[in-house]
Amino acid sequence: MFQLDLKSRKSIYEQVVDNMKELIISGVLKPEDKLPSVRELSKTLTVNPNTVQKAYRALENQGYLYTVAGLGTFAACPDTNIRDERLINVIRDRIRSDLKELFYLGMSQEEVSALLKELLTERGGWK
Amino acid sequence: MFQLDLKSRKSIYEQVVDNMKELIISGVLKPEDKLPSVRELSKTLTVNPNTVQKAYRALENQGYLYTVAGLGTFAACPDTNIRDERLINVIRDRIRSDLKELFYLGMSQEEVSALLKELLTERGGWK
Amino acid sequence: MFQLDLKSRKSIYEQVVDNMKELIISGVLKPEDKLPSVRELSKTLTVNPNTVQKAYRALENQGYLYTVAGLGTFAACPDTNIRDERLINVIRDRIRSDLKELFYLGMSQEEVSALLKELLTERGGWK
Amino acid sequence: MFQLDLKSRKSIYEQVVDNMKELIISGVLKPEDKLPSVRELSKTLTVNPNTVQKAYRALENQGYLYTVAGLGTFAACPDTNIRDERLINVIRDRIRSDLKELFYLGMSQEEVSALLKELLTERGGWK
DNA sequence: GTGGTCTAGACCACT
DNA sequence: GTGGTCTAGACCACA
Repeated sequence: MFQLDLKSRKSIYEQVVDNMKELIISGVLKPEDKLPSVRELSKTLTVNPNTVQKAYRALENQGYLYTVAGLGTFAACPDTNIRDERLINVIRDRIRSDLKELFYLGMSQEEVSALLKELLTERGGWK
Repeated sequence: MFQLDLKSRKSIYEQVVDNMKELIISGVLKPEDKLPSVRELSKTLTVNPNTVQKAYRALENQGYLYTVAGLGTFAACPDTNIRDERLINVIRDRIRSDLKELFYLGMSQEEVSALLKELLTERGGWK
Repeated sequence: MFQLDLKSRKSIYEQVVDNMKELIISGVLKPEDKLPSVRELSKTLTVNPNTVQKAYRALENQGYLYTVAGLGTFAACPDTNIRDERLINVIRDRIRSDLKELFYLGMSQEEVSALLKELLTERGGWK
Repeated sequence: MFQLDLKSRKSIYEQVVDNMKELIISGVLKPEDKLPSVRELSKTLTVNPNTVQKAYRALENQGYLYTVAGLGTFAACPDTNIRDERLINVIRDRIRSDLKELFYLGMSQEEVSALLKELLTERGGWK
C-alpha cells in the first residue's frame, strides 16, 4: 500500500496519516472503498496497532474517512456542496508561501509559471 | 515583528523559524539586514533565549541567515547562481500535493487555475 | 566508548561530535548500529543530556547518523553513490595545509612521502 | 595581505592566526621578514587592534614569529634541528583521520593515493 | 554588547 | 524506554 520511512523526521503516526490521506485525495482509494483494518495495516507495516488506530482517528476527525463499528473503515466522499473555505484558505496561504520561496531561490516569474502549468496538466493522471 | 501562537501544535522554535524565514523570503528583511539579537527577540516574544538561538541556528544551517559572533545575526543573500534543485523539488511536491487537495475539496480545474494566477499576479507586492 | 578531555579547549559537545564521528567513519560503528541513547551516553560521560543531544543533532545534520524518535539513534550508511565533492575538497585543503606544515617543521619530501605511504598501508586495519 | 571572511564561523582572531600562519608556513613570509605592525594590520583589516595583538601573541607562543620590542614582529625561522615530534604526531593523526573520512565518503584506495600524490607534486609551488 | 556553551530539571509525544 | 522541547540561569570568548 505504501512504505514507511523510519529514518524520516516525521513520526510514524504522521506518516500513516499523510500517506493514507494522499491515497484518498488522489483517488487511489475511491469514496466508499474499504480501508485495511487497523490490525491488518499494523501487521503490514509492522508497527504498533495503537499507532494506526490513532492515525485513523485523526483522519476521521478531518473528514477523510469514516468508521462503521463491526464493518470496518471506509474512504469518505467529499461533500462537494460544502466546500471547506477555511481549509482552502489555509492551502492557498501555503502555496503562496511556497511560491515566494521559489522566487527567493532564484526562479523567474516565467519559470514558476511554467512549473505551475506543468503541475496542472499532470492532473489528467490523478483523476 | 511577529506573533507566536502558544496554542499552536507547532513548537515555539519552529514558529520562530517559519516566521523569520517568511520575513527573509518575502524581502521584509533584505540581504545583510541585521536581525534582532537572540536576547532582544527572546524578550520581545517572552521566550527563553535558548529557544530563539535554536531557531537561528536552524535557519543558519538552511542558509537563510549568517552569524558573526559579537556582532549579531544577518539575513543572508541567496546565492542565485547555485539554485538548490533538491529544495525546489521538495517545494514542487508540496505544491502538487496541495493542488490535489484543492481538487478533492471540490474545486474545478478552472477555479484552481484562477487561484494560481491570482497568487502569481500578487507578486508585484512582494518584490 | 571514549573519553572526554575537560581541559581541552574544544567544547564538550564538539568532542562528542568528533569522537562519535571517528567511531562511525572508522567502522567501529557499522551502518544501522544503534548508538548509545542520549541519556545513557550523558550518564557515561557525566555531562548534561542536552549536550549529548546537541552533538547527535549536529551529526545528524552532517549525515553521519539518523534518529528514530522512540527507538533510538543509529549510524547512517554513507551513500556511496552521492559523493560529497564539496566536503572532499574541504578535506583536500586540510591535508594540503597539514603537508605544508610538515615541511615547515623540517621534514623532507621523502619523509613526508614515507609517512603518507605508512598511513595508507595502515588501511587494512580500518576496513 | 589576506582577506577576512566575516560570515565564517571562525572568530576573527582565529582567522588572523590561521592566515598569518599559512603565510609563514608556505614561505610567503620568509624567516626574519618583518610582519605588519599590530596597528597597521588592524587598520588594513578594519578590526580592533586588540584582536590582532591577541593573534600575534598566540603565534608567538606557537613559535611562528617573534617580537622585538621597539622594532617590530618577525617571522621565526623553524629550528630544523629540533623537530617538534609531538606536533608532527598531532598532524599525522589529523591526516589519518582525514584519510579515513575520504574512504568513508566513497573514495577508493587508488583515488586517495592519487590525491595524495597530486598534493605532494604540488610542492614545487610552495617551496 | 554579541553569540556559544553548559547545567539541572521539567514535560510531552511516540514506540 | 526513546528523542524533542522548553525554562531559568550561569559562565565564557569575542568585538
